[in-house]
Amino acid sequence: MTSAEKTEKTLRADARRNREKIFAAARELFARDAEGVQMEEIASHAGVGVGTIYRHFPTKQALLTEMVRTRFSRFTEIALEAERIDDPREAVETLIRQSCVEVEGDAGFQLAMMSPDELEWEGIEQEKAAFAEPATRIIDRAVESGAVRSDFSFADFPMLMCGITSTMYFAPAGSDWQRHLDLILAGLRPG
Amino acid sequence: MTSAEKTEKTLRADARRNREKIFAAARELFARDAEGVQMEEIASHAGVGVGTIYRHFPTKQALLTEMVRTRFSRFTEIALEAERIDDPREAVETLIRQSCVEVEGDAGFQLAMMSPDELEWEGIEQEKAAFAEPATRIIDRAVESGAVRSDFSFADFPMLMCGITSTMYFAPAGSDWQRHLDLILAGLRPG
DNA sequence: ACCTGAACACCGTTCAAGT
DNA sequence: ACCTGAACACCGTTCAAGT
Repeated sequence: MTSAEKTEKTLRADARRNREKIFAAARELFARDAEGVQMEEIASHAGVGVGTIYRHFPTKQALLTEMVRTRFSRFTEIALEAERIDDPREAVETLIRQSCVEVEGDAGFQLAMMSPDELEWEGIEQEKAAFAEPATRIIDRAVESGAVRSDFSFADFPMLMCGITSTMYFAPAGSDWQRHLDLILAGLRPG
Repeated sequence: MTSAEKTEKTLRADARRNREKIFAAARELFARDAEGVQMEEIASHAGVGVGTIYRHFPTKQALLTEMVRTRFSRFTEIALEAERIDDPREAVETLIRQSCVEVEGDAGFQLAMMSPDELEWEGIEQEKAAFAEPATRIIDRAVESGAVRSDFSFADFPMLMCGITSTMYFAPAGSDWQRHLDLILAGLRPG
C-alpha cells in the first residue's frame, strides 16, 4: 500500500466523523452568508478546534472548493436528465434553468462562481469534464437542429452562469435572476 | 459659514494636493489589480502616510466608491449622447455597449459593480439618479416603438451590467464579455 | 494518528505625537 | 489644520503540546 493510497482510503473513524461535521457546518454557514463566515466560527459550529479543519482542508478556499465540487456532481445529473428530453430547444433551456435553480440559495457556491481566483477551480477539473460531456451534447444538438443561434457553444455556459449567479448573490431575496435568465434564454434564439 | 460648507469648500492647498495624489494612485492601482491592493501600497505610491488617506476617506471601500462615482458621471454623458441617436433600437444598443466599453480595463469598477455590499452604493445615489433619467428615456422609447421586448425596463440595466462586468473581471484578457453582450442584446429583441 | 488552541502573520484602521 | 507611522484589531493559518 502506497502512502497515497493510505492517505486516500484509511481515515480513523473519529477523523472521518470530524471531516463530516466540518463539512456540514461549513455548508450550512457558507450557504447563509458566504462572506462573513470565519474559520473559528465553522470550527466551533462543528465542535472541533480550528487546527482540525486545517488538518482536513489546507485552506479556507479549499474548503469552499470542496463544497463546489459536491454541487457540481448535481450539475452532471441535471445534464444527463435534460439530455433525455426530445425537443432540442427545451433540453437546453432545462439544462440552464435547472442549473440555476440548483444553486439558488447557496451563497457559497455563487461566491465561488464569481470568484476572481481561477486557481481554486483546479481541484474540480474532473467534475467539470464529467459535466461538460452531456452539456456539450445537448448544446450541439440544439445548434445543429437550428433551435438556438449557431454561434452558441458550451464555452458560453460558465459565462452565463457567472452572470446569473452574480444576480442571485446581489439580489438574493427577489426573483431578479429569473428575469436575467429569461433575457438570456431569449438571446439564444437563432438570429 | 456653516461647518458643513467649510468642510466642503475650504481645503488647504497641500491637503487638496494630497487628496489628488491619493486619488490618482488609487485609480491606477485599483484598475490594475483591484483585489491585491493594500492601503499602505496606495499611500506610498501617493507619497503620503496611511493616516492621510484615512483623513480624506473613512474607509478603503469609501475610496473605491469615490472612484466609481467619478466613472458614473461618464455613464451619464454616454446616455445623453446615445439619446441623440434617432433609431430607438440603436440608441439602446449604444447605451449598453458604450457603458461596457467605458468600464473595460477598470478592475476596480468591475469589482465594485459585483460587490455584495450594497451599502457602499449609498454615496452615489445622486449620480445614479442623473444617469437613470436619460437611460430610462432611451429604454422606454425603444419599448414604445416596439424595438425591444415589452418587458424590458431600466430596472434590468444594473443586472445586465453586473453580469457582463463579472465576465470582464473573470476573463479580463479575452473578449468573452463581448459574446456575453451580444447574447444579451439579442435577448432584447421583441418576442 | 489525530486533536487542540495559543501564538503568529497580515492588513485595515486608529491615534498620540509632530509640524 | 494637517500629516506621520507605530500600535491596535481582526482573522486566516501554523505548530508545539497533548491524547
